[in-house]
Amino acid sequence: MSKKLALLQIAEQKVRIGGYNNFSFRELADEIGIKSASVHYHFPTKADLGAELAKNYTESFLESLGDPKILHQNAIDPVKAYVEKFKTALIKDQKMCLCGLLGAEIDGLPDKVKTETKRFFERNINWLTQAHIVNGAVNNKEAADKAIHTLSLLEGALMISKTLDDQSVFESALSQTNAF
Amino acid sequence: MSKKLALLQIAEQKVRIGGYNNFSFRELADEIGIKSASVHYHFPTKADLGAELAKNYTESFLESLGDPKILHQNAIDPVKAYVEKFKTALIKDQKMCLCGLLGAEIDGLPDKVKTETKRFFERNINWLTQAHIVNGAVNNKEAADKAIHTLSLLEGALMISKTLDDQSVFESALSQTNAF
DNA sequence: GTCTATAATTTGATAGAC
DNA sequence: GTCTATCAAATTATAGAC
Repeated sequence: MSKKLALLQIAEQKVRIGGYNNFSFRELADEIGIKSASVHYHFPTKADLGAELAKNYTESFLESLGDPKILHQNAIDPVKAYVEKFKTALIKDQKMCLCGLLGAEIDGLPDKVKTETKRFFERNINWLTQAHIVNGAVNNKEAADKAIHTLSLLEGALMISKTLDDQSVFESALSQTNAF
Repeated sequence: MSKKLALLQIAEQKVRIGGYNNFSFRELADEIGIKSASVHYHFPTKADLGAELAKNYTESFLESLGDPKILHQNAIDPVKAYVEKFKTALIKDQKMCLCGLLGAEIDGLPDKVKTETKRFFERNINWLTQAHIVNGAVNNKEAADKAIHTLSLLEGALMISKTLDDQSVFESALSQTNAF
């Protein structure tokens, strides 16, 4: 694995714990055995690193899900598959959604990072809209509303479940929706 | 207003923008015209200030709502009243819920702040459970589940709506729930 | 790609005077 | 309650050698 990728992976863990300010170039450098000045070779500024982090997270997140239409053709409920990704964050990773955390502190972020964080939500709402369409939403407006509902509920439930350190909170939140 | 209170109010604004790391004692001191050393007289450490911030926020939030039973007796839907508080954060304050942001970065917070942040969610879930009971939930378990659902949806919708800088996102998220 | 060296700034915190 | 003075540490970033 390239050192650049290693730096991004360590940064992701730290940001998913405490936000954009929860990592420094020196910490990242120490963990892979280089000097902080060398990190600047890979990422000119911290904002560049943050933006690339959010962009990679978004792409890897959506790529691992695949196309909602294809999932549906393979008899997989795409919305349920999406919910499972958040359960993984809660139970296996025991971490927030990277962009859920960055979104919460959006007005405190450098512009580059802000832009990529917004893009995460635009692209995820789009994905979930397609998912609700193949799941039989009565029209595109309802599908889009259901997409926003689904994503809001998942981000909120993940945050509260993690905060209270209680996985059943996540289940309770989802038990009361009829959107999926 | 006491200087201590003024410090807390300025800190609240900053934390609601960028999280716990988004304020320093010097910044707070500058804004009310004292020196950073004097801030330590009111709050020995930054964690003390953060904990008091979260505690005050919780108490003032719930106090401004009142008792769900009393609201119901006065023909006010307590859940709808609760939703309005989040709309105020989104539209008037244009800020995140303080504890929504602190909850997202819970594992990066000092213990004192963590404890008070958890308490916000415990007390708000309790309040909303009472609200769903007076609104006719079939039993206490359903009321508690609806409470968690309501709070998750509101925190998530607030975060995404703010991130995308689009109030209609908040409305869309809420349009797809049958819990209130 | 990585290093040394260094700069400029910020940060949380303390000691002790007033 | 607030100040001056001070500290040790951390942070982002750059210049220039290897």
